[in-house]
Amino acid sequence: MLNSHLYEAADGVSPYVAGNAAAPEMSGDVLGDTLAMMGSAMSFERNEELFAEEEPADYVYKVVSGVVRTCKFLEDGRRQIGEFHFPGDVFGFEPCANHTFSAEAVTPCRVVIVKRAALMAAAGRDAELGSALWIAATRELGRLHEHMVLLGRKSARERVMAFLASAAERQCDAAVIDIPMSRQDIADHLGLTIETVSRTMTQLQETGAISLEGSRRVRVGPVRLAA
Amino acid sequence: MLNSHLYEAADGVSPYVAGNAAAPEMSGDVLGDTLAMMGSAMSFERNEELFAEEEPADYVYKVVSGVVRTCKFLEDGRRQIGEFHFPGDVFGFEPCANHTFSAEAVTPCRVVIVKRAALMAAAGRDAELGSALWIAATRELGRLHEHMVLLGRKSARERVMAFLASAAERQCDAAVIDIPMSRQDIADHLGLTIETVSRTMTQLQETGAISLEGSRRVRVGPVRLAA
DNA sequence: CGTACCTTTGACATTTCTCAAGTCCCGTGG
DNA sequence: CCACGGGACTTGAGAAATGTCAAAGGTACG
Repeated sequence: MLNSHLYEAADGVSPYVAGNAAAPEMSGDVLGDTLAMMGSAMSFERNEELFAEEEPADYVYKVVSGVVRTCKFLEDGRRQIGEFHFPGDVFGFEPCANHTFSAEAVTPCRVVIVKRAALMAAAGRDAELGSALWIAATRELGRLHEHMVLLGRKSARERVMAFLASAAERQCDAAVIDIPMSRQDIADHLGLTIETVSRTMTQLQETGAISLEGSRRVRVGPVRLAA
Repeated sequence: MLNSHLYEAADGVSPYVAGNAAAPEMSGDVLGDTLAMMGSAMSFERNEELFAEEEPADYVYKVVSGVVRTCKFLEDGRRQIGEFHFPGDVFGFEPCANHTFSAEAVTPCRVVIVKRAALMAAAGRDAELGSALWIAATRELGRLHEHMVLLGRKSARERVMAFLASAAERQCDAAVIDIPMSRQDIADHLGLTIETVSRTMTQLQETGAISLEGSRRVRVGPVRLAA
């Protein structure tokens, strides 16, 4: 899998700033550490389902390596990818007993899972953990708000540029960034079609904003990606 | 203001199921009750700003009467309304020191505000309150996920129908529902233009799905709004 | 080396947006 | 009570962006 090793590396330094990906020792990341301590590890193949919508939401997940997408489907198959989760990210927060979205592996991945009830109980005892959970949830609220602006009000070009910019940011603003997901995944995240994503990337290249080095690798040229 | 009394009435029974709107006594709604007890009341005129993006996020808000919109703006003025908040709704959750979105009064409204630090401290002491906060935040996550599907994947017609359906649901599925916000607000919530919202409503009326009784009042006809 | 899947490109259709008038409604003032 | 003014809403015509359908290229893997 082209470049996918970048998302599998658990023992090296992750290219992502997502923080503390797979560190088993204490690292100041209370939530991540707690999950690592309390949780059990699981592995999933590419496109394998971590959990489905409507399934009991008994666990909270933390990505150790690889990339996970969370999605919602309409009856006719239309799909919206809410977020891509990278090493260090925690997801699976639900208010009720069942999941309201599904999660699938974008690349082969490893996650740790923790019983939701146990985590909530621990958060009740440990204020620091409770606060870390709260911050994780409200951060996600902020990301979703931002993404709603993108979906509701931005052009295809702006969406793709925002996507590339966030990918670049996660990769410490490297000159060449790595796109672990398919065009279809990108399209379903940005509310576009696969053809529009492809054409837009080609246009961005033509205008010199980026340079495609294979379909899953992009050089963000001397011209920086504007907001 | 046409029908706006419905959103101002604090002493009568609210037409919304949002729950416990302005009840000053204990009602089983731990979060709402705590806010009512700890908070101070404030009133705002139509279109008045409750808080702006970037402003310090020192308070959490609960709507007592009226309707509030939360929005984000792009530099060129494009606006995305994240949510409309009705009596009983709590909003203003932020992970950091400053607001990442603004809030404005759609109708004249009253809210109670509580110091965020005090609320968080209380949540640390009272597990039930902490849990209520957690549920409120994760519920909102669910609503935003649902709205992202709408923004990313639904047609104008589906968006407007979903909007009307949710308005109807909040009004206990009354036959005639009341729309407190302008077409522009609806458009900015649904990721459409004001003209498309207007045309779509006209079309829904022509196909018999709804019947417009003035622009801020809609009869959801014998034909029910489908999902 | 061939197959299967993913991506790109092309031509055309469709939806939604933009710009520009109208129309309606409601409060104000004569 | 009626005329007036202004904002909100609706409607129309044409433009633009994006989607759809179809086919051709690429690339990885067996």
